[in-house]
Amino acid sequence: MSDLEVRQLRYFVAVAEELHFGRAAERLAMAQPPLSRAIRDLERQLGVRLFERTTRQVSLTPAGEVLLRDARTALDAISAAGRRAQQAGRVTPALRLALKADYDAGLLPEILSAYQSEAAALPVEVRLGGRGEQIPPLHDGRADIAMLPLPFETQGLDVETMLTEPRVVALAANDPLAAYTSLRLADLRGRRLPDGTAAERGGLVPPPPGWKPSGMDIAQIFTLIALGSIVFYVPASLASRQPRPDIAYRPVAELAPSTLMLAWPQATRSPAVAAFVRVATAVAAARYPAPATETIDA
Amino acid sequence: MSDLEVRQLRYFVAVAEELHFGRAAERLAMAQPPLSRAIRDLERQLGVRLFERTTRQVSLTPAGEVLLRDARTALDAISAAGRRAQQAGRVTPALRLALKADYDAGLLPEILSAYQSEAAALPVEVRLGGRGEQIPPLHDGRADIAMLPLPFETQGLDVETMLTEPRVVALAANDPLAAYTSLRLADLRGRRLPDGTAAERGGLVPPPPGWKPSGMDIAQIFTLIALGSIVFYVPASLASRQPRPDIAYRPVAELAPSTLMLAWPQATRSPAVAAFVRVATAVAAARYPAPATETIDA
DNA sequence: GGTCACTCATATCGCCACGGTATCAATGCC
DNA sequence: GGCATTGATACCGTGGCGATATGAGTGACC
Repeated sequence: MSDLEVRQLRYFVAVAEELHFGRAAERLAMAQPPLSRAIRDLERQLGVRLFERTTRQVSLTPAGEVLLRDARTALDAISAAGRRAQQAGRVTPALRLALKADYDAGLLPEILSAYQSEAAALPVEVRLGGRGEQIPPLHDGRADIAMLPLPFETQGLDVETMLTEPRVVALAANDPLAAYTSLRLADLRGRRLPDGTAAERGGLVPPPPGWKPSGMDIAQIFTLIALGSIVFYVPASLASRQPRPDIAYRPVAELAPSTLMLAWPQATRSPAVAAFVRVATAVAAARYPAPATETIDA
Repeated sequence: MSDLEVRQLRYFVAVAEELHFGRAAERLAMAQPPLSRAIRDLERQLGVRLFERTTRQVSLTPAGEVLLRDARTALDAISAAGRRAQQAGRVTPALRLALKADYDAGLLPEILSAYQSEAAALPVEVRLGGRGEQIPPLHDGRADIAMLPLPFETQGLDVETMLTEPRVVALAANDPLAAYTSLRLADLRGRRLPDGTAAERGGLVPPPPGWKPSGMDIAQIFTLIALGSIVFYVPASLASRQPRPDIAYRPVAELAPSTLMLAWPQATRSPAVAAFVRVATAVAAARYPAPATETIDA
C-alpha cells in the first residue's frame, strides 16, 4: 500500500475537527467538492471508512479516531523536520526556549545569565507561548526546549522537574472570602475559573478533547478577577511578583501544588540543550528549597 | 513556510542514504534529473543547503544530518498513521506481535495460551522479524507490540523487561576451544561474529550508521558456525533448545547477559496491549527466577 | 596534459492529478 | 410539502512532476 500524502492528512484532520465538510473546506481555503472527493479517495486507499456521514451529520468512526490522533503527530513530525533543518542551517544557531509568560517563577533572568557562561551555550531566543497554546511548540520543531507548569502533553518528550511550589487563589480584594487569611477548596464552590470550569475542582482538569483555548491573556484574566467575575489559581511565586491592590491572594488548603518543568524532544542530542537543563535545574534548586521527592511506581 | 511533502522527504532520504543521485534515482524508480531538481527545490524551500556536492562527491551538511534523522521519523509516523487506521478498521481486530525468531526463550506458547484467557485478549498475529530487520516494526505501525532482546532503538517506545539470562558462545564442535568447559572473552580473539565484528568485543556493539543487515537467517548462521567460519553469541535458553551434534555451546566469562524486552508505542492506550504486557511479564517471572534489579540513575 | 568516463545540472515537453464551477440528491425543519 | 442545508457527482482547466536530451565540471589514466 502506498504511503499517505501530507495533503490527505491535512484534509482529514480539518474534516475530523470540524465534522463538517463545508467549514473544513473553508478552513482549508478550497471548495467543498474536491475535499469530499479527497476524503472518499483516502477511505478507498486505506480500505477503511473514516466518517459516518448523512447529509446532516458527520461523525468519526473508530478508525477515524485512531487516524486523527496519528495524523496529528505525523503532521507535527513533518513540520518538525522542516523547522529543525532550517534551524540547523542557520549561520548563527540559537537555543529556542518556549515558556508560558509569567510562569518562570522569576528565575528566567538568573538562568539566562548563568547559562551564558556555559561552554556549550548558544544565544537564547525566547518564544513566549502566552495562554493561547496549551501544548508546547516542541512537537512541531518551533522550540528546542520549554519551561512550563504541569500538566501538559509529555508524549515524546523528556522532562525534568525544576521546582514545586504551592498555588494560591487570586480573587477580588473586595470578595468576602478575602477577609479570611486561608481558605479551603469547598469555600470556592460556585466560582468559575477563566476556562469556565468549576473552581472547587482545583483547576488541573485536563482540557476535554476539541477544547478551544479561551485566548485570554493574563492581563485580561486579572481584570476579570478584580471585577469579581472569576477566580484564578496561580503559583505562589507569580502572586508575589504581581501585587495589585484590587486583587488578593490567599492560600487554599487541598490545592495541588504547581510543578514547573523543563521539557525537550526525546531525540535531542544537543549539548546546548543539555547545558540549559543543567543550569536551569541548578538555579531552581538553589533558589527554591528542594522538597522531598517521592517516586511513584505504577 | 509551507509544509514539506512526503515525496520530498522520501527523495531526500534516498539521496542522503546513497550519497549518489543516480543510485538514489534508481532506488526510487525514476530518472536522475527530476530528482536533482526536487532536491534543489527542497533546499530553496527551506533556505538551507542539505548536500555539499561536486560532480564527483555528494555529502551531507550538518543541516542535512538533522533532516535525515527527522525525515525518517516523520516518514515512519506517516506510515504508522495509515497502517494503524487500517488496523483499527478491521472487522476482526487482532494484536500484531513482532518478535525475533527463536529469541522468545521458549515462552511464546505459554504466553499465548495464558493471554487467550484474558478478558481483553484479541487474536494474536505473530510477525516474525527474522534477522533482517534490526529495528522493530513498531515505529511504522506494522506491529502493536514487540518481544525482542536488547539493544534496540527505544525512541518513542515504552519498554518492560521480561527476563535477563546469560549468553553463551556457539562454536563448531570440533573447534579447539570446545575442549574447555568455560571460556573467557579474550580466548575468542580473532574470531568473527556473523555481522563481521570482532568476537572479543562481546557482540553488543550498536550497528554503525548506514549499516546494511547481513540478511543471514539463523539456519545459515548455524551452518557457518558448524563449519568453523564464525562464532555466535546466543541466550542460554536458545542454546538449550537448539542442540546440534556439530555445534558446542560454552559459557563465556565477562559476556554481558541478554535481556528480553517487551516494547510498544508510547501512545498506545489499547487494553489488549496492556493485558499482553501483564501476562507476558508474569509468565516470564514464573519461569525464570527474577534477578535482583538494579536501578541506574544518570 | 589531453582524452575519456562519470556524475550532477539545465532545458524542454507532455501528462495527469488536483482544484474549481455547476448541479444533483438526500434529509431535517417549519 | 416546500425550502434550506449539506454532502456527492460530473466535467473542465491548469500547474506540477517526471521523462528525454544535453550541457558542464572533475578526477583518472596513459
